[in-house]
Amino acid sequence: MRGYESLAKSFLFQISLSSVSLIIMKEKLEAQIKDVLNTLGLPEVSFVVEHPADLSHGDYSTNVAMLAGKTQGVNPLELAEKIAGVLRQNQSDSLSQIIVAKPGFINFFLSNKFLVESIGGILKRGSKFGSNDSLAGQKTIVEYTDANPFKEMHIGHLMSNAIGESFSRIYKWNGAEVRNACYQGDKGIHVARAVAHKLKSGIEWRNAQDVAASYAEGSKSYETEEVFKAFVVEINKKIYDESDKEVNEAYMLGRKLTLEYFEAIYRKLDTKFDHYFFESTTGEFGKAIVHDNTPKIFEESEGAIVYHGEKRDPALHTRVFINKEGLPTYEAKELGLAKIKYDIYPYDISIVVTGNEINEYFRVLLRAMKEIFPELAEKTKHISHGMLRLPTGKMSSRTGDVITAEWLINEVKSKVMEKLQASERNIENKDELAEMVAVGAIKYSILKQTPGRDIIFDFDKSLSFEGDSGPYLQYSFARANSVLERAKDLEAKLSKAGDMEIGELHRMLYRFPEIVKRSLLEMSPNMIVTYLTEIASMFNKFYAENIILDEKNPELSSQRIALTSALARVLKNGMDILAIPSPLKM
RNA sequence: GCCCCCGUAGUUCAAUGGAUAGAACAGAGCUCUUCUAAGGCUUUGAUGUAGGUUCGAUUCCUGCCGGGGGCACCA
Repeated sequence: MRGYESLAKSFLFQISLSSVSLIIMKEKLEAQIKDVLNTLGLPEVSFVVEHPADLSHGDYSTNVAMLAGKTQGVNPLELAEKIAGVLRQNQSDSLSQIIVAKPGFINFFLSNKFLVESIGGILKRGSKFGSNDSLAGQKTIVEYTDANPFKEMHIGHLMSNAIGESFSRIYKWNGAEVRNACYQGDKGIHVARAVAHKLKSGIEWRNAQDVAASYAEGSKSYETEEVFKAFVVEINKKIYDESDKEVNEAYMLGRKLTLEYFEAIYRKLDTKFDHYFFESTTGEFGKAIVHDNTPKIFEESEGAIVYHGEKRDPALHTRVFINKEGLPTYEAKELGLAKIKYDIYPYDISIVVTGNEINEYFRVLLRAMKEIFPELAEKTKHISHGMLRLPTGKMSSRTGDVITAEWLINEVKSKVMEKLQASERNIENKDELAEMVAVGAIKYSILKQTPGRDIIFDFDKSLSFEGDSGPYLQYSFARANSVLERAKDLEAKLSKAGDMEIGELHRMLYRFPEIVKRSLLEMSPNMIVTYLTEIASMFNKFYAENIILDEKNPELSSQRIALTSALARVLKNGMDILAIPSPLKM
């Protein structure tokens, strides 16, 4: 089964874990440096403790002397020596040396004792390694994906989903209580187009694709045929007032088919929503809120009710909240949604993931919310993802030039299948594996870059199975696991850990908890992606250069097995945060 | 015109104001009689432009050039 888990136990058996500290080393050092500043009577400066890019500069490094030296008018190099001197007096056995370098850096080298124990610590913490409780008790709600019934789920939704899902998990790993929410436009003119097309053409809806096709056809006719357009308006009214049996039935059927279809895709993406919010309810609610605050906050203008953002902040502009038909716009709905969410789940943090084309709207919206529900506005964070552009240009739903989520997953899956069929490896369920690899490849390509930026989506390049890619992580994990699987037979031969061989992997694996924290602070899942890719690469190099299972050298083997086991653990936990599937074999 | 976001190797992306700007793909050349070659090794190659702040700038500020988005009833 899970080789790396059973081995974790046997390894733990052998080394004493007297003091495997769960406190992150970085924070320890920061606290110590602050103390030294006090001791030396130096003012507080906003120094950093970071990992030097080059391991030869140490495991940690601080710029404190250069900053403090400047405010004091002292030579930074001399000050660094002075600070380092005090630090050395209380040097714990976690550190082997503290060295002062060039302009005034103080570099810290971790001791072998610390590094060896960190491996044990990883195995001991297991599936919890990397998590922390810094957000304990914080109720968090994350809204993402937001696919609309009656329409296709396209690759834009896939982006929102990948990013939102990872944020949801990042919050969880940092101790927050998290609920996932999905917001859906279940009523409106787009729905009426689909229903009108069905009624006009008499077409049968057997599945979500049929419904989406009606939407596409209905949209075309809506723009070209006046008669049809009038029909859509009529249907739209009937959908709202539920006065027509035939319309009701078609509406309910279309809604059911698409929502069920979405759920099937969410399962593939490993997403579970706790709450579903629908435009039909948020709209009414938002409208009432806007009316309650007119003319105090909102103003009537040309028959509509608007918010004059530019009067508050020159970077903002005027937006319509209720149009002249008396219908709430996106802004009013979102306002209502914020309150509805809070009433259901009194959150401390509310994350809303959307495409970046609505960034400007959201800023205005948040400014308005600040006047009505200041405490909610304070808690709301908008995270936007970029757009997925094709090398040839933009996607357009009008021309039918959309790439659907399902099509993309299947397309990638079939490519993976080709590779699997060609390989001689013995895999039981190739179809299941192919899907895991496909989903991993897609998610990786979205999460590897800073959220908010566009992705130029080149099919061959964006979804390569080589180099920096989802399959690379998965392959490394499967490979490690394969070694550990074989290592089971060696278990009995393991002896006490002697002098450890320490490599770059040892110097990287203990950092994972820091990465989890930073990915939250900087709102960047891509930091986890980069880190995992780095350690996977180190492992593959280690694997190529060393024989892990060497019967002639059981002592060394035991160390390497422990290291491999810890690597597998960190890869697994990291992929879990990203919601990238981690097959044991591939 | 005004407001936001963004310009890093040929390409796609990294880099909490720090040390020699990292990867991957593409190109050239190696590597399975050892545990998974979806791997590993070697090699070419980049901060749009002009200033400023700083001990130190891809990062902060200003101008310019280039790309994207937004600027009243679609989300």
